[in-house]
Amino acid sequence: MPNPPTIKEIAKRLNLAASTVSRALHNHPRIGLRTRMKVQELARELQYEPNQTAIFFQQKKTFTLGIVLPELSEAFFSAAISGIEDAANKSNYMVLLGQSHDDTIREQKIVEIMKNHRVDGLLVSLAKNTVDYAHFEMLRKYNIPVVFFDRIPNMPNIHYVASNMESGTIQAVSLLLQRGHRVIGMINGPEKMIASQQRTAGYQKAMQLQRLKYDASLNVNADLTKEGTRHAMQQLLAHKRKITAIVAFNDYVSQDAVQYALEQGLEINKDITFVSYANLPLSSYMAFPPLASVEQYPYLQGQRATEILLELLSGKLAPDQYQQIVIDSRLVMAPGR
Amino acid sequence: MPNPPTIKEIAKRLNLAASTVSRALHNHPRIGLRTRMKVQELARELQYEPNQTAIFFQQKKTFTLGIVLPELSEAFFSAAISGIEDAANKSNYMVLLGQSHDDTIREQKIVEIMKNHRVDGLLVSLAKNTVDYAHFEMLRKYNIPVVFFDRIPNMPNIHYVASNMESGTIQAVSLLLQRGHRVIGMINGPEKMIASQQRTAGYQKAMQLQRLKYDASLNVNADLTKEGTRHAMQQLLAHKRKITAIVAFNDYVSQDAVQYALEQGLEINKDITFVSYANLPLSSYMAFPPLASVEQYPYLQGQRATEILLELLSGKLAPDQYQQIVIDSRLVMAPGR
DNA sequence: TAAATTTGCGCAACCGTTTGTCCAACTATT
DNA sequence: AATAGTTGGACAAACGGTTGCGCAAATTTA
Repeated sequence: MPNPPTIKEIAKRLNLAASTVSRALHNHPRIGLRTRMKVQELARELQYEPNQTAIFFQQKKTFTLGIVLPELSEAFFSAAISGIEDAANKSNYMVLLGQSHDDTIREQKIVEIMKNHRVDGLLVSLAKNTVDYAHFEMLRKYNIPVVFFDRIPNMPNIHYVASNMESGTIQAVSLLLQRGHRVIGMINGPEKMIASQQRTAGYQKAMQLQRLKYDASLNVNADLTKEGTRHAMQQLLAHKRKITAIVAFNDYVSQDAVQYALEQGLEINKDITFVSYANLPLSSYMAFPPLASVEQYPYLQGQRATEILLELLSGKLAPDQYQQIVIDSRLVMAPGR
Repeated sequence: MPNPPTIKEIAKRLNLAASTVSRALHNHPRIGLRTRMKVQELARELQYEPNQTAIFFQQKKTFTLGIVLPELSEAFFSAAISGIEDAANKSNYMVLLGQSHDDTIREQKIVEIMKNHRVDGLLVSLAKNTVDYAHFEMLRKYNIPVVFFDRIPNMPNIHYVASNMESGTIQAVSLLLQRGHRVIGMINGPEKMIASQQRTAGYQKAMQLQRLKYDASLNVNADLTKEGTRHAMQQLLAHKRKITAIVAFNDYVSQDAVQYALEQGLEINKDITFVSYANLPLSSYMAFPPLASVEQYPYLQGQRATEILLELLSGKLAPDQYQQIVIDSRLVMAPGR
């Protein structure tokens, strides 16, 4: 078989018009039962498969979703993409992939290429330094809907799905309080990050719930590097009040902090207890996993974002019904604790 | 702008034929410089972008590569896909994604959908229980080239890129021997897996190189579950010869084994030393990382596989010049060891 | 200056499918 | 039996771009 059979082929063999064959294959009521059967039988026999590229062209639709995100190999994103792919497949959409490597230029280029490939819609998690959103604004002109997830732009009138760190943080700090910890340190991220602010807010609210005083000196900002974490630990361990528990910005930070604590001769879960935020799918594989982790549900985020995009595409959702979904993070106990 | 400008638009505005515009945009020499300039200027002005779906249809080519693999969220695959995506983008190809979740039925379905989407070629890493290759044989009829990577089928006349665990294992065992270890345990995978056999072969050859005797009872097969690993550890630690080092099947197994050893009161890197195979990008974040890891270069595998596929597509490589690339694994020391 | 080339562009077909419209042949109504 | 209504299918255009061929005008060659 040099080239696959076409509708015209079938039409010729049965002395029918191409249009008739097309309708017969779609069970159009205007086509008689007899011819319908004949057509479908021959189609099966020839293993006819519609040429999707022709259909895409004709329908101006590709049943393809573009995904733009910083880095595939980060656990968070690969989980998210997994959710996206599953949701898309359920509706027979395919998924076109592009990673920005956290570079705005690459991000713009990918968006451009995807636009030319005529993806029906886009799912985007921003490169960390993207501040100019022209390449996304441009998509409006082409009526290509975009749903952002996790890393969302500071921009009005957009659809997005993101997680709120506050709720999980409240739970985390509350857990520690409940277990008797009174002096709780927090290794937070850069001050300007929304995610850091949410963690701080969560910490404060948890204290407030127990009518305890929030001590800002226990909450230190770090830069998420190993050195930054060690420095923060040093600061916390030197605090005039004796810290017995630490909320770490994420599992990477947590591990660095644990290591430092071990070096200082502290016993984990006895002298000092850690709670973290799950970036990794394998905290269960760590030698000293945190007592509990705040889960951000990347798979779910991807899935919800995709569902919204699909509803936008099917018309179930009007383009200006802006969906802004915030998924609450939640504390998850380490197995066996 | 309801719909993007087309070639016909430009033609009409300039009183030219569509064919002339098309050629002008492609810098066809038969078109005069003056008209060429005029066309290109107007095109720029209107922000003309060729409709790729039309081109795909016309050229019977989509500049799209399909990727089928078991699980995106596994570190190995997300690194591989990263390599694939980078290589593809370099040649202006896009990447269409599908995960089988290690289910053969899903794998077949994905291949079918990708065929209908007219991907130009496929990159595949098999679901672990796929034994029937009909869905791949079928692709030959449609002249859709396939390059397998990592998990390759047992099938003649295919292109593939895979890694050989033997070389890295030789290096791993040799390192331990050189450091004075004489009784080295191995927690291997299921006996029937090629990857397990390669590890065994590597172990044997390393011993042979030092004219030492290989003791099969030190090499135990496990099923890669946590329980299996604990059982294997139990077996090894009860060995009549005192084991001072262990080669673990992968980082997951390694962590479970470390945990068991700690429970038994052993001191890591003193009483017992571990060497592993890197599945995780973060052994540096483990509290007790292995002394060294055998690297399998997933990014490189993905990249090489993609390059081969692209050469196949560009005709640089004939379809029957079967490429069977084996990338040697290599021992990498943990930082600071 | 006539013939031969070259230059510059238009015409038309084509890729495979869908869909609006038209038409012939039946069938039913009175 | 003449008219109206229904049924089943054909025709053709359209989606946007590419490409082989033809043809006139401009240029070169003899």
